[in-house]
Amino acid sequence: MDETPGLRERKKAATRAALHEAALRLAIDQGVDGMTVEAIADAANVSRRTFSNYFSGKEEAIFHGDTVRLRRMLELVRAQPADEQPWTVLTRAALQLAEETYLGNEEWLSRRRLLRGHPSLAAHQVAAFAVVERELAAELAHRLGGDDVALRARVLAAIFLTTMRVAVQDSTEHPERPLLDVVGAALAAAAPA
Amino acid sequence: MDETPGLRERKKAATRAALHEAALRLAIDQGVDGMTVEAIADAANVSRRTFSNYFSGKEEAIFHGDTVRLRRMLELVRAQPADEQPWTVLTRAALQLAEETYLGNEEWLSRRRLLRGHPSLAAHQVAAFAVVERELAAELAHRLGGDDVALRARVLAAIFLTTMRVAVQDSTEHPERPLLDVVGAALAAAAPA
DNA sequence: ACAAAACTTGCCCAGCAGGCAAGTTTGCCG
DNA sequence: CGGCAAACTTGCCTGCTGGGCAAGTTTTGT
Repeated sequence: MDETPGLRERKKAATRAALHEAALRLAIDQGVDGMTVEAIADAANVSRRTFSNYFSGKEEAIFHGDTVRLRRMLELVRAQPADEQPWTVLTRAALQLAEETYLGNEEWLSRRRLLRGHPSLAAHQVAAFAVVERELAAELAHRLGGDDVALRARVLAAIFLTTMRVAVQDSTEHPERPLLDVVGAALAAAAPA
Repeated sequence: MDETPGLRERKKAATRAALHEAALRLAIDQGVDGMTVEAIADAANVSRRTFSNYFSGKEEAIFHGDTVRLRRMLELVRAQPADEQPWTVLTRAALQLAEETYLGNEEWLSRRRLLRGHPSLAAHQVAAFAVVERELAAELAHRLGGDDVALRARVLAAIFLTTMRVAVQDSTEHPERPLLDVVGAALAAAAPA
């Protein structure tokens, strides 16, 4: 694979990340409704119009982190052997991701906590998780046999993603419990027959 | 219980229903982006400002039907004996609701099909389903024993709702297969261990 | 009958998404 | 290296949107 995806791509990624960072920071200390898109763009040294080229709204910018992590999760799933049980594959990917996320960014959960409870955010987070649903389902379909593969793959993908979401949400509400623990318990409760 | 919930409440329900109807109809033949909130309000003989008193946006108006059905589902769950297995309770409620919905409104699926594929709608539908998640979790918590009741109840509620959503979405994409059939298969694939 | 509470409406405003076109940066190939 | 094409940024602009406010209307309880 290409080590450097080209200057253009690197710049885009940097801008996107800067906007995400700014959105998160401003949301935390001015409130989601209290901040304007213009403020986010300014904080990232970019025009308001450019913000719109990257995200379709402030909430999308806020949850860009989740989007990235979910794509990473897709990779982790794809990287696993084709002959494993699907739920095993998903569980491994989830636990590894939880570990990476937590190690790479210890303050992650605490920053999230500051955003908790805002009504419209929950809806957007749910949407962020749903975006990868079809891709994950396609990947799982390869790993399933029997009847109704398409439907069963989709159900499995949806269940898994929703479980991850609940685990993360629950984790922000119970800071004392380690993330890995919550993810593990949630996955155990969700495991299909 | 009160047979007539009062004139005021009846009028409100009628207005809400009229707005929902209008939103659905206009969305189908002008496209979701092609219609304005004002047009919906006009079609329901109500001011644009009043629309905002009922719904926070057009998508919410479009999915009001789903919201109503999900509340009905909560009732169906609550009405069942407390000593049943939670997943059995949910399955029964889902199948009964699918039947009611289909019988009461045969054109339901075909109307939905006309809206399929619009990107932003999917997100709002997911959100509509997530709204009742906490209420359903609270109801299920009563019916669970063991450790971690709160988390497990939440996971169960989320899994169930997401499965229903997938069943409905899949159904709009495969019109030839009976709704009950799809719901049944989806629930079977989702049943926890 | 009448007062309080709830609802509707018009008016208003700041914020927002996204089309368009001119200017700038990057990628690519001879 | 030169230079063209594609991609990206920016400013400008427009119509739509959510929601605060206050005046007018309808429903309710007594």
